[in-house]
Amino acid sequence: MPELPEVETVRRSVEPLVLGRTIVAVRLEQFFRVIGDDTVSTLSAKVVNRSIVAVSRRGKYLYLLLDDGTAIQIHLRMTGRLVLTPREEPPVRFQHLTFELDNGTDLRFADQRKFGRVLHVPAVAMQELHERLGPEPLAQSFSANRLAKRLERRMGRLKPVLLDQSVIGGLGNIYVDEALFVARLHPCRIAGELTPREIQRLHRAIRHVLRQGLANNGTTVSTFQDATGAEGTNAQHLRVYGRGTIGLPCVRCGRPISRIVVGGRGTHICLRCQPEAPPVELIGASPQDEMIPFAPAVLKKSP
DNA sequence: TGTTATGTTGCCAT
DNA sequence: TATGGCAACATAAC
Repeated sequence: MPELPEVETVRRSVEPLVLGRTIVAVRLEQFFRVIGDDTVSTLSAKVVNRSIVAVSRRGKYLYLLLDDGTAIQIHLRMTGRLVLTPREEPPVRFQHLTFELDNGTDLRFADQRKFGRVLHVPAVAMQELHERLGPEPLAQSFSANRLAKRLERRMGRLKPVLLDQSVIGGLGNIYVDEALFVARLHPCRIAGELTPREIQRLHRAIRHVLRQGLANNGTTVSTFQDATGAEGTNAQHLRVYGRGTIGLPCVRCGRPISRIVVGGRGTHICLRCQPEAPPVELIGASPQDEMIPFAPAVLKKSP
């Protein structure tokens, strides 16, 4: 669920509904550890009567910035959800924490698998996180050159390296599979052994699949919704993710997509379009350099 | 009914 | 330091 496009979709849906609002109460419901080492009283002491001055995102982390310079840091992990509803609405399933706002609405955090966290943090913690995470892949400053530097001398396989949040901030399992397919790279290639041309393809592919996910309000595989309950529509545009399990045809060559395990993660690839061996170095352009076209991702539905 | 997989990250061992 | 494996948890699907 929540990779960069999904978290950004949540941010955009939350922001207009909480900006300028003041937190008037905190309620802790099912899973107490959702707020880390705080208790409901220590957390309340820090956030009640504070107002929300901004909603920001870094990688897959969300921040509600408060008027005293501190912040509420939210990570959705696998199944976390933010829900904004009128106070009188009954609790949603797996609801663990509620911030009551001064206009009669609740900002609620729900999480089926209890991996997500909502932590009150000082400004310095935000700074530390910012320094620990890799660059934002959609930022203008994220160039192919910058990507090349991040991959330089890495001896691990490409997919786990791209999932490492200290290499790039915000990529997860779905968008890595999608980007590797578009760039025609096998997930088991050694990250530090890509040619400059391959890095350029990968850079374009990463930005393309993330932008597309964002344009479709995220990928809803099973549970993802934004804060208003809307689901993303990007699932219908996925090229490989989820298609390997049932061997659906590659949108490019028609061969069945395969599902393998790389770094303990389910991985979806086209064995023909994403060759395992690095290309023979050639002078000038070669068919190997072709990127899989962005457009024909959606297969025609059979009548 | 038991086994396996699931979008993430942090901790531990090598 | 870099890399790989697994646990944290609840549920659905096979």
